[in-house]
Amino acid sequence: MHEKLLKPYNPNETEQRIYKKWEDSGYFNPDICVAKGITKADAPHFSIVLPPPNVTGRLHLGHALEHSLQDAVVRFERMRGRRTVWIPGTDHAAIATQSRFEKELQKETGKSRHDFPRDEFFNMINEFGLKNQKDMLSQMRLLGSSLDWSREAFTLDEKRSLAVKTAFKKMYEEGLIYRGHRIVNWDPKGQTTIADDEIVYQEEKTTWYTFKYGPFEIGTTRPETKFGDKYVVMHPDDPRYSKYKDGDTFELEWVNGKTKATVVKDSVIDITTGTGVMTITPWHSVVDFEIAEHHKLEKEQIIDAIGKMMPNTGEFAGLKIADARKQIVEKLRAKGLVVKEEPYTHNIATAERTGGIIEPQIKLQWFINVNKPIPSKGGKTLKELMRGPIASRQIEILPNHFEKIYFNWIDNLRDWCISRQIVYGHQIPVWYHEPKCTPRQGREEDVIKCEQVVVATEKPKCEFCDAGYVQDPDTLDTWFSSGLWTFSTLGWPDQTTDFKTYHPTSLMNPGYEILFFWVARMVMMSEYLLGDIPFKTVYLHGIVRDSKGQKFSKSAKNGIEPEEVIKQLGTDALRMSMIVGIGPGNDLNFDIQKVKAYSKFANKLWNITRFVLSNLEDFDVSKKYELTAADALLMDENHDVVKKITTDMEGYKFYLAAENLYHYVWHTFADKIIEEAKPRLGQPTGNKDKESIQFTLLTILKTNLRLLHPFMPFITEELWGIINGSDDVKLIVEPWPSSQ
RNA sequence: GAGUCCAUAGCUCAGGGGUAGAGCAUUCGCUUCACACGCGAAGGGUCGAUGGUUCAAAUCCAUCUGGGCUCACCA
Repeated sequence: MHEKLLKPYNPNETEQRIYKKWEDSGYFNPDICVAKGITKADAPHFSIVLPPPNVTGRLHLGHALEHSLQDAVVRFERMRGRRTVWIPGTDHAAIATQSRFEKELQKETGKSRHDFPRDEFFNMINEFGLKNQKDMLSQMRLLGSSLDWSREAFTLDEKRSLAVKTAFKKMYEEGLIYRGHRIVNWDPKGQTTIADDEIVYQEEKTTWYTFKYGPFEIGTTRPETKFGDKYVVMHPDDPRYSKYKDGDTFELEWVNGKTKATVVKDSVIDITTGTGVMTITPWHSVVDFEIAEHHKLEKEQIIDAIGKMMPNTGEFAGLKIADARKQIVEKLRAKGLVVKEEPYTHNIATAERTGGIIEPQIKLQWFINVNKPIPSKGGKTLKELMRGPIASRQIEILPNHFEKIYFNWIDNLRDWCISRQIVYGHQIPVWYHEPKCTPRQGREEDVIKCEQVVVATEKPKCEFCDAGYVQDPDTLDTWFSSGLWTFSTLGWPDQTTDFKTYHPTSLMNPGYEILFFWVARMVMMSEYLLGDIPFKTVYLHGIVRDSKGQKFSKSAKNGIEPEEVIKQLGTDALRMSMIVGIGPGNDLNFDIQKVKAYSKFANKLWNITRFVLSNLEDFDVSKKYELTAADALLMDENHDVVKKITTDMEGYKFYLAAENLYHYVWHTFADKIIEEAKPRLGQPTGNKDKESIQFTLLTILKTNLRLLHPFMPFITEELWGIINGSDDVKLIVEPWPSSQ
């Protein structure tokens, strides 16, 4: 009897020791597996790139869920002989990291970004990110993840930066990236543009004002924007206003005196809302902007970048929005132009990261055109490139119904604003000639050839003068670099062996909440840049909530640290609790009771092994034994389990495989097979019936340790070593039981 | 408002045209020499409502009710 088995199982000591051995063995790296003859060089590949966690803090239970799933499939594929790689990495997460850092900086020193030069500030944020990164990488080891550390990547490291610049340049040159004045979501608090999907809507109780506007009555919740409104818009089919024609003008008394207004007819107007008439403020409303663009109307800025009234608002200049609103209503009331004031509830847009109220603004920004036919793609648009491989099932999304949600999103997609006015991130690789080109002697003729704007991966030099180029100060939306993740991690734009061997990747395992942010963009980038899919299967996981179904949040103080759980009950138990019973796309209500149940299972497994080994002391493992008919039947049943588990694993039904294994090991193997074996084991040494059951027990135990390894890697590896009397880690590369 | 998913035991959820399943929880009995982190047993559901298809519906279809999620928008 092995001395370790005399003591209860100690997950903490075991897990740390085993992980170190795995890492030292090199088995996480497929090249080493091939070199050692464990994996055939020409074996089919299986590759996953880890969804890179943001370097904003530490790993939480959601990451534990992600790692449990991915490590299970990676270990399964490695054991069944695939050339398997799982690439680790982290995401610089631009706005998220910068705003987290700024908050801490403000709290600790009272300083803001304006107190530092750009480079210095960038470095400060980067240091903060890298410190978090270090913690996160060691947490990943704690989770037992068999990641190939030799291939670790960061979305902001040198190789990934080259990928970003290369991608940008290609898209720019093909006219897919453009700079333009467009209405954007401006966050006055964060002083940056944010993407549509970074907006959070919040309910607000406000007042619905009805004003007299010439012969019309208009409704609004935002009187302060109504200043320069000189277009009044109504539906062309609205019978109430049929006597007014498109283009009619009229004089009226308005906020700052007499003004002239023009009638515009547009069918986007909802006849049933308010009076069916509205005035438009194109500079500060997406809908209004689109109407103005459509009818080629003038646009005027009313509110500045920090949320105050512009000089052209006369006496209201410099007022904050809320104050201006009150005073303007006062003034209109005095003029007798206020018809009605009613309470009204609506949703206002706020910035997810800073909480600032979004003020739409027209800004010069960089965009990706999703509707432009691309010559090199047979005239397809980026939208179509995103849609194609999902529609054709070249990429399968699990659960399938998310495909419909994905299509619905794509159909409503607008051009993607990719510039951000923050320092942390990939600076846009566009260079402006500054100041104007003053050519050197004798080159005067050439100046017309001088490029004023250059898109390049390196800082360009002007051929004709001594002036330099200045880089665009904006940085890219973090999802731009994330979109390249499946191949930037494999060495692209270089045509590396890794890239050729492992792309397209086999599986992607993100949370469903980033299906659009990320999955869609990976499909877009990969289809556009490589003409290939980024992955074959997307297995979406849900959100981890607390046991009552509440989201984890700082304010609710219901956060649970994965490390605490691991310390208390072990990684294997945590991993099982994250897998059993959780189908793809399902949220998980985390309950420590469930983890406890699987820690008991670990103990059960430990004791099963102890029992079996203690009954094998007079048994020669090297000999071949003849099985009784009953035992042959037990072996067949176990083989059925192998078949079922294998099928479930292949179909990404980990939640069923793990549960079935648990059930078989405990309630069939332990409760029935072992219990019924007891009298037979009491027979004398060498008895044929005893030998048959000894052989059967050992074989079933070893088979099930292999089956359980993907889910509970530590304890199974430890027991495998004990059974085989070896201190080496071997189970991780042991062949998966044959299901033939 | 549009899209989408869900409604099954106290809780969390699998399953899915032919006598209702798991885990946890509950109750009772057991210190039986692998394991009390255990063993044995028990209770508990007309599978959201109504209608339809069918020999047969929890399962398929329709409608409804309630809830979740995503997107859009409220001028």
